[in-house]
Amino acid sequence: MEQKVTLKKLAGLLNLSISTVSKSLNDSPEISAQTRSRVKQLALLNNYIPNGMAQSLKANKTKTIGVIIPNILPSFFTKALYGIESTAGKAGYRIIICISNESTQKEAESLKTFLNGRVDGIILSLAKETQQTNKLDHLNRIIDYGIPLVLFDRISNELRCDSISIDDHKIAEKATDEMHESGCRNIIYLSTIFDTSVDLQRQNGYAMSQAKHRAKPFVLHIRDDEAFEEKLLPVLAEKSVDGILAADELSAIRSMRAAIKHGYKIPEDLSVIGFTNGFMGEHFLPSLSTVNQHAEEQGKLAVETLISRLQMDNDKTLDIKNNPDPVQHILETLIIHRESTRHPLAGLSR
Amino acid sequence: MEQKVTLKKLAGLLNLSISTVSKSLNDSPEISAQTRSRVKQLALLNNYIPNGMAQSLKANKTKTIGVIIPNILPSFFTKALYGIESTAGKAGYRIIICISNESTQKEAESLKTFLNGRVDGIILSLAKETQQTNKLDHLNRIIDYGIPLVLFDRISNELRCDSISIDDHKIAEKATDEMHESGCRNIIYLSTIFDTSVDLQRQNGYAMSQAKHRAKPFVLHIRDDEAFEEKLLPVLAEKSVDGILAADELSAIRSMRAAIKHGYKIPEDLSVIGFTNGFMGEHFLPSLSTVNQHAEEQGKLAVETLISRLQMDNDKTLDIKNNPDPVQHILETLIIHRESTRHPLAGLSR
DNA sequence: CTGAAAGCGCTTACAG
DNA sequence: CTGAAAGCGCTTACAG
Repeated sequence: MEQKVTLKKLAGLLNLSISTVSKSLNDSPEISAQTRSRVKQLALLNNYIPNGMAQSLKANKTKTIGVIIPNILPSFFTKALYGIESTAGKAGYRIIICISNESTQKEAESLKTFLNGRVDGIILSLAKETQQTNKLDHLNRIIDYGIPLVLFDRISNELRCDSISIDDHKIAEKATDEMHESGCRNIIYLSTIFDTSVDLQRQNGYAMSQAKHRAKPFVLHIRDDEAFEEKLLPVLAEKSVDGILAADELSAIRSMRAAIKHGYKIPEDLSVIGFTNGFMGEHFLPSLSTVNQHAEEQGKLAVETLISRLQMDNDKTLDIKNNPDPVQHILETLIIHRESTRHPLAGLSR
Repeated sequence: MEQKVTLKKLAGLLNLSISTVSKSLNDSPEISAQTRSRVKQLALLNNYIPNGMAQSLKANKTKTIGVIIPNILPSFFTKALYGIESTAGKAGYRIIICISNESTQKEAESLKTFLNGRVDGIILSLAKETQQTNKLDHLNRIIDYGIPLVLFDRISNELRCDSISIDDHKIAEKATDEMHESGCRNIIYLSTIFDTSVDLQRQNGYAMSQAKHRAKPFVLHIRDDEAFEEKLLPVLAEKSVDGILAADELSAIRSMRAAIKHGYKIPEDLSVIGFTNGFMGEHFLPSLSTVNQHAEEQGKLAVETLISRLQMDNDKTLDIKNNPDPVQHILETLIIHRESTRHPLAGLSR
């Protein structure tokens, strides 16, 4: 490990002042073209790399975004993260990621470490616990503190900040409508992520469609620690279920798996629609009809929204108060029709 | 957004010097207990949060780890990332992540941004292109520069740094052996990640087992841009294939899907063993027998290895040269027997 | 026990 | 066109 090369060292080598070297490297017109190129050449030769910490300290910005997601394993979040990383990268931002594991405390801790000036802004999807308890103090603190915050997917209207989401209510209603129209009579709503905002929206959309079709809604919640099949199968039998709207990809797949193992034919006996468009649903047999949650797109938009907010902050350094109001981006979304439903109404299948 | 509170501001409020405030906050025994508590109280009251940038600049360490993975979507990397994040978090480290998208150039660029002093060390799994071309300059530069580097899964023996992996050769041989022992006669090796180190090892292990059983090896490579089924099905027919060792989870699943759709019974007509232990294989019908790649564990070990290396660097500030030699961690691994193979030899099934 | 000073590596008004 | 100086927010020898 050689001694790190700094401006000071270059200056010594060149018999110039640190200021001149710095300005040259930053292509300041103050400095003669000749000096500039002399400096740059030596810098290159010595593999000079500016110290980002020092630059950030001076500029009071870090060009990094803090990202907090509740869980990295579901493909929705994996894909969202991918969208975030690539969009941020292209804009010259790095991302620091924390996983809250659905815990408010971990969420608050991560947020706290972001307060020390290592990030310019924050992108977050709320932990399940946070949505259940609606404890938002730690988030309001961030907002008060003045660090731009963008929520995605699991959002809260009580927080005064930008947000990105899909219209879960509407698309769930549409998905349920479609199952009705394809002949399903007994459609249930199945969720393992209950008490999240998205779950509630989807459930309401489902209920709306059920009402419209004069069908009683039936909601089945299965906790992670419960035996999935043992909970699901009796319901399928007792309710003569012929349609399932599943709030997440994994439970859609597990439903199909359980049903098929017990003699159901999909989609003849049972239609299934899930959420998220991941590999698992795409490659299952039968492949899963699913709501496209636009994971990557949500991530991308979250970054763009955040960055434009950061630029606003730059412009009007002082009169903070007239920052434009928070924007709520709601993405249009579609159902991807595959093999787990009958009569695809739209053309798309695979 | 209120004015940020700094040591200077606290000092002003308390009528003390900045030094004293700093020392108090750091619980220096130099300072009287009374002053210390007075300072801390006020700091708390004012929500003082030390500026991490300034601290890092001073200490010349950032408590953050740079992570580069080739692709975030395969569950192996998702899980590895999870292991990295949680282990790092517990040890008080943050992680900055970059995705190389299997490209050497992107890998090199990301590495370069890590050189600016924002990370203390780096964890990386090599891009496919990097392994294909064996261009390692950008990595050697990091090593020369003195930033600790730990490779995992896709590693290279030509790089003088710590590494974490499983014994791909041995476990692939074992998986093939098991298929032979369960009665398979025509086992092929299928890969979509060819030219990676892990692929080569697995292929060699497979070939070894084939030789042992006096069977001709047959290797099928399918590129991402090729039609999977069209490439696979003729081979299955022509070679009377009754066993597939698939180098990754997705191609194992796609094989099963294609085979089942075309009338094969699994595992009666065709046994399949994959790599990685992800949701997709676990929940497919039939569930996939698979090599446990210990993704999370690899991530965890990578962090631990890196951190212990960082601590060494701390201790002997100067005599760098006698840093202990790189360590190669090779994790013991097992095959998880599920429904896609016959006669599970070990007990485990689900 | 407290404080003045130097310094981490930069940038940028301000002089000359 | 070049440089001395101040400052970003901290920590830590060193004086007193």
